[in-house]
Amino acid sequence: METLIKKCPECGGINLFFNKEKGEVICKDCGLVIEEKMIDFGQEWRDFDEEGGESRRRAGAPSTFTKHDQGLGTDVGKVGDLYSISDKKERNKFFRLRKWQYRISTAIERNLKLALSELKRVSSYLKLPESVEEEAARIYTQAVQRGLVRGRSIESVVAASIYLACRIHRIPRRLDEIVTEAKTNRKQISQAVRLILFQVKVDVPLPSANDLIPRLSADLALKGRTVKRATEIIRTARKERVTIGKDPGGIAGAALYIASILEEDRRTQREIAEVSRVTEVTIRNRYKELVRSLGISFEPK
DNA sequence: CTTTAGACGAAGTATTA
DNA sequence: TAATAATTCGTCTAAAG
Repeated sequence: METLIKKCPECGGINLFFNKEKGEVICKDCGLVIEEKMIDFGQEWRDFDEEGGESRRRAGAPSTFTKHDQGLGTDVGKVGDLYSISDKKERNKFFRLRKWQYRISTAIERNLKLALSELKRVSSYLKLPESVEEEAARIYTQAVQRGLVRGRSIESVVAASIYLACRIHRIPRRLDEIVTEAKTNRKQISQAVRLILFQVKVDVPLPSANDLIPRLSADLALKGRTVKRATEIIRTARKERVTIGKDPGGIAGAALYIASILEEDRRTQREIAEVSRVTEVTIRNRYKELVRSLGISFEPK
């Protein structure tokens, strides 16, 4: 699915991944898109602002998420069809319905236009790959259609959409990183995250320690074997169910610590704690826990 | 002097009543 | 809203290297 290619021109990281589905080469360390749009299966979000009128409906939610009664593209009959209805009252009723639908959908589109420019702004600051930006736009659209933005700031829902999109695409971005770019506070954003998680779609993978490994190990300049070892440790740890409810950063850091000792590529707890954004204490607790529950022996010192 | 281990309470979070 | 349970953090002490 994902294959290693070369070096990142931006940060020099070696963790480049080719995402066939999106046709992109992404640096997992800094999130930079090196090559993009080799193939494009995505929805046409990019030209949203330039396009007008009916043609926008092309950019509706992908069919997998679309419910026939909730999409923007739902019409109350065509104008031509209405004239074939003989009853005058019935006909007027349909016209009224069309009118309402027009009002609702233009309101949504106005909101969307505003939101998407904010989305573009934030995601470019964060150097997020386009696939994530598109995902965020999809999520936001769903949120608007379900009226989740009412009573909330557009910015907070946009930020939440971006955060969730990052998680879906397994690109490690902490909520704080998004908070610094967004124009709202953390509380509002996490509220919106919860709301979307609950109301909109649910296919958001839990944050996994494995996703952090590339970024962290690049910062630590670890050997390939060490990285691989750490990945294996996390895999078995997850199988043993000892990772649930724990900070992924702590798990990832602990796995890297163990791996670095096992592969004679040693780093101190302090070094690892720094890049993992957890404290040495947490690294210690997690790694003790892992050693115990996975039965890892510590001969080579 | 540096790294690691472990204990304690404080602080923020999620769940429940 | 308040109480609870689990988790991480900061700090301190101590041992090992």
